[in-house]
Amino acid sequence: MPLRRKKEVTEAAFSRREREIMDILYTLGSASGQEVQARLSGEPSYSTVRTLLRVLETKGHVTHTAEDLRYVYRPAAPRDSARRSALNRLVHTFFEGSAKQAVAAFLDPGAYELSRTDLEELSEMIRKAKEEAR
Amino acid sequence: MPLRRKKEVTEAAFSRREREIMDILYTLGSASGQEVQARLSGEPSYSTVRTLLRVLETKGHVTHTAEDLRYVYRPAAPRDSARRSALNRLVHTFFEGSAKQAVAAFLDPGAYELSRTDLEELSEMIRKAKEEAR
DNA sequence: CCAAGCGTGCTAATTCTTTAGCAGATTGCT
DNA sequence: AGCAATCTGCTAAAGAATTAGCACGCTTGG
Repeated sequence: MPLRRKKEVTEAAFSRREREIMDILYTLGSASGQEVQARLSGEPSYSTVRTLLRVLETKGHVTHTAEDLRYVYRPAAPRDSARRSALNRLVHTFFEGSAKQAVAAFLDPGAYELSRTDLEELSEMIRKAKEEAR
Repeated sequence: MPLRRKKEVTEAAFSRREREIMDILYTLGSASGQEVQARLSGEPSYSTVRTLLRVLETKGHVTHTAEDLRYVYRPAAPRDSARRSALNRLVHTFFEGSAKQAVAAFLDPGAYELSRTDLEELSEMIRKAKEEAR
């Protein structure tokens, strides 16, 4: 019988609002209900926002700690790993799985504001990467 | 009166399934209903898939052409621009808006398989970018 | 000390998503 | 010609997401 996977342990299939909230939390690192509310599109009531946060917490995607008399929420998965999987998805969807092409998109003049200094630093990183790859 | 924007022209707020389909279309470039069905998670019926595609088309996110007696679907927005906004979102959410940091994540040894040749090419691109930035 | 302000959980209604059945049209065989 | 396969649009029901009301508790300033 073939491996059947119904639900991954890290089930990363957020609904619209859920994704919106997770993005906010990853952007800010942590946030109170109010902060989340302020950044959500539309103008959901505070009650709505807290329901969403509670649901996300129940599903294990978010944790909270009590600070200054209120809850402060954080993503349960560390930034690094969320980042990693976001990059993977992007590379797969838009760059035929090629990290090189993805990097090239960043370097494309006019696309992003990479200063001279930034470029120097990146050169340096590449030099190091070459050594690693030796 | 302040500018009110309810719906962007390119309203990018896909539902779960919608996003899944858009990703498939961007990955493949174009696809028939069957191809989409084959790649969707779960095992939605063909009927289901076609409903989704039709809805996406109605909303203007997808177009179709008739080829070989069946419809072939494509994203309405060109790859480039979808790519661009995906990159922007990523950079904003996970890299504090810094393209440099994003590129650095790709160069991080062990993260992606960048061959020696890839790295050479990237060096070259950076060199060119530096000239542009002169 | 007590009312206002703010935060919490619970609950339920509405709305959007997702699902698939069904009927008609077209093609390609036999 | 007639049948099977495969496409399409239409339709509707089941399920999930989103929304917000409400009640209760803790702090705090008058």
